[in-house]
Amino acid sequence: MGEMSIKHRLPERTAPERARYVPALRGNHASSRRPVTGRIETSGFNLGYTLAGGQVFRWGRDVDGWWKGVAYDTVFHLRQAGDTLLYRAGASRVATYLGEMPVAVFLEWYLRLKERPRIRVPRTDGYLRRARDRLKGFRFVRQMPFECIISYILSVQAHMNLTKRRVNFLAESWGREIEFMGRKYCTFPDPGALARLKGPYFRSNRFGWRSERVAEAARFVSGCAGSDPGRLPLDDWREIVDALKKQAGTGVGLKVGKCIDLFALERLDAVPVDTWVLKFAREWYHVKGPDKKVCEWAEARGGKYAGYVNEYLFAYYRELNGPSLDDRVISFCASDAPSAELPMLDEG
DNA sequence: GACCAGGCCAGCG
DNA sequence: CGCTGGCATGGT
Repeated sequence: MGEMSIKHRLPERTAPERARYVPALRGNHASSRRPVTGRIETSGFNLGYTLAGGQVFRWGRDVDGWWKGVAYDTVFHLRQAGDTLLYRAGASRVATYLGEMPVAVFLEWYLRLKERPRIRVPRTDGYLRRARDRLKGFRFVRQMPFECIISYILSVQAHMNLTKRRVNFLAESWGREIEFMGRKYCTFPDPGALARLKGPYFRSNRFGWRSERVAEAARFVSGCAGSDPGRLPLDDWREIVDALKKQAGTGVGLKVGKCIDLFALERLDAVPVDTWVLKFAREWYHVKGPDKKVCEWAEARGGKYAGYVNEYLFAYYRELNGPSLDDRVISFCASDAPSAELPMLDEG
């Protein structure tokens, strides 16, 4: 079994290109100290649904029951026991595009713990009612804009698992190492770091035809974002992404653009239309046509929380018709056990 | 060994 | 505009 998983890993980074880039230290210098631990009381929140929903690529469920991941250059271990969210963090403060926050405040913001997405469910729509009830407690995570941009460009026509591997490959190759509880993690690289890489680099690492697009997008964003992209305000990110959408060749079309809007730019009315959305739109609602038309239909119908409406239906349809998502992250979780056999949440 | 995957894009009508 | 194929790679 061990040899099997090795075979499926991406090749190691090529040494010469690595040597040219030395990541600048930013933010959390305190991360080498002991973990910052605590607990947060929540209500109506479900950590498992939130982190396994398929939005994020750098979180995984480990055999010890903890969700482990890196967000905003900080390592987190999270688990939910009833309505209590337990955390261990690599720093006491976390830098975001809104400024620095104490870790508990950050988690409340990142996971939208206080958000109550109230969607309108037509009395006649049994699918939506069941879908919403099925995913109670799910929240969209506030992803780091640049990480989100690159991740979703890489996600095009690729399974989640492969996308996770590619995203983590970039982090391990070009991010900054963080040690946390005896284990190495990596931050997601800055635009400047990826902007130095060209198409052939990604080609040689088997990114396929996403290669030129990632390179082009990173170069474009790096050119806009300036010297301190970590603190660029949200409005600037919105401008950058809107410009990116108009720039052909960056891999940001309708679907990827909507993913970034929804997952990183606070546009909860955005609906990414993928193959699954096309299917349930056709089968359940008799809406056909090109992606653009289905997107307009879904956004008009869902209103300001159209993104949540879509996510509920997406998850429900996939649960009925598609393969289940693997919620591990290979690089964080050593076990080769199928994720279905990993311990789930500590309820009660 | 087909066939498809959380699309995008250039090249056509 | 809207439609179609080609695109690299890995999984089933």
